[in-house]
Amino acid sequence: MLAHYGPQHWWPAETPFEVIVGAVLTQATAWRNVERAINRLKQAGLLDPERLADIEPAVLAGIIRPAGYPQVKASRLRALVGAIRRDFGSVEACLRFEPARLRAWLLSVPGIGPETADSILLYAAGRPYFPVDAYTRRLFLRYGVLSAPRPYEGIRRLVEEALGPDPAVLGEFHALIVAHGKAVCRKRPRCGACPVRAGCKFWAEGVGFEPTMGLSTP
DNA sequence: ATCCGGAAGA
DNA sequence: TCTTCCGGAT
Repeated sequence: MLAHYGPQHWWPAETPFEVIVGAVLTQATAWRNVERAINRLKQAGLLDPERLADIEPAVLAGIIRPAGYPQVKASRLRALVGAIRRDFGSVEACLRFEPARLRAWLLSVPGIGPETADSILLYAAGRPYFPVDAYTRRLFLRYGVLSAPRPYEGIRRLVEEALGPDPAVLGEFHALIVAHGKAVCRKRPRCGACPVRAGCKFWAEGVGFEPTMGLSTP
């Protein structure tokens, strides 16, 4: 995948705080829409923990609208920055916290689930945690890494044990899976364009036929 | 017109 | 386990 897609230079953010905001905004959302929302926050000068903590939730919702679920994400963002300030005083102090305990702390914040927590740990704190998303599950199931669905933690540890604890490696792999999942290994796979089909169980079984398994061709 | 996707709550 | 929250992609 690396050979085909090239380095992804993730996470595309200028500051750790921007990573944190992006991690929340990207929940159930394509990254390109998150970019719009982040840019709007920048324009408004709100990409700052202090300002974000003060802003009216309804106003915040209006600004981040392009990322979807504006009401939900506005309150999640505020809950997170509020909790960071309350428990650590600053984003920097938060991210320096011992990784395993930081993970547990993140999961205790309302609106932060395992994938969001691991994205923050990996891309903002530089800790060796692998975020397991929908693309990862789908790819692993099809490719044959997994023969049946497994719980989040199991998949995360599988990857962390296979790739080792280098955050750069874990981060690159996750980014490549996203690129691959969006472009090729979609819900309806484009196996004809797949750079890794040679090793893929789904393709080998002949299920991965190109055009369609029914009607309608794009 | 349908599909897509994290987290929470029922 | 199913539904809700949403805008944007297809």
